[in-house]
Amino acid sequence: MPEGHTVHRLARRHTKLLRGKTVGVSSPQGRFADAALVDGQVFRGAEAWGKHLFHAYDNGLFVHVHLGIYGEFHEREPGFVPRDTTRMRLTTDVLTIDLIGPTACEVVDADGKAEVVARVGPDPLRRDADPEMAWERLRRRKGPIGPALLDQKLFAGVGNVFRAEALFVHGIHPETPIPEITREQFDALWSTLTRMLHVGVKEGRIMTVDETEFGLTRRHLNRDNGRYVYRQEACLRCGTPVRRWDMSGRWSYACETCQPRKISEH
DNA sequence: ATACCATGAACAG
DNA sequence: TGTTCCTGGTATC
Repeated sequence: MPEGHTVHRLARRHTKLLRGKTVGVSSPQGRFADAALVDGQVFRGAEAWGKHLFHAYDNGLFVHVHLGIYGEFHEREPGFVPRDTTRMRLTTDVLTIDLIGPTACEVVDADGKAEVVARVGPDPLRRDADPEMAWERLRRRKGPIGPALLDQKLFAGVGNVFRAEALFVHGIHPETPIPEITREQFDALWSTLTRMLHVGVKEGRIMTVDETEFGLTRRHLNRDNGRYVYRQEACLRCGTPVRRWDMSGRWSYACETCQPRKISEH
């Protein structure tokens, strides 16, 4: 399930498996006819920008993939019969990788890649990320902070889970108007998102809860109890029922005890 | 067999 | 703001 950490893991994995190898690229489903443009080329490496993945080939072309909500890569045994939904298949002598259900799977040249990269903003997982750009863009945005955290021009790679959990960690209500967000709160959010994304890359799953807060060990945290508010019935910290509501077409989650709408006047 | 749901985003108006 | 697309697992009839 893809937020930015998943895509960065894939970039790392695909580079490890395929770099320097001649790769067969095909589209069993038939909806990626441009596969022929890179079929049989040497794989140069993979790179992630937020939720966007690029496969670089020796002829200067790239395959740009965006997984959307449903997209997945599967490593298969050689000879595995592809599902009829397999958009792209990569094959070497010893390896088969299938791509299912992406929002985007297209061949681009260097200019096309640059266009995509220009559409996304700073990615906390990248060393070259510039949080000042995110801060400036946030200042110019109107509306509440919640939807801003899903804006890929501000926080590339952040999705709904990281949004809900990071806002919780800093006690910020998702409906807080952007002008009320202080520089200190922005810095804290950026820092926390960066940490959560890195943990996600390392662990291969989203882990947002500080287990020491509850005297738990990491293995006690699972899908059901391992989040503060995202898809929780009750707040993991205080037990208040979690409020879930639609914000600009996406579910938003908050504990309105731990994330009060207004900071109390000391 | 059908409905619903999900860690996303482009596009129309 | 609403609509559409992408897929597959689970729930429901």
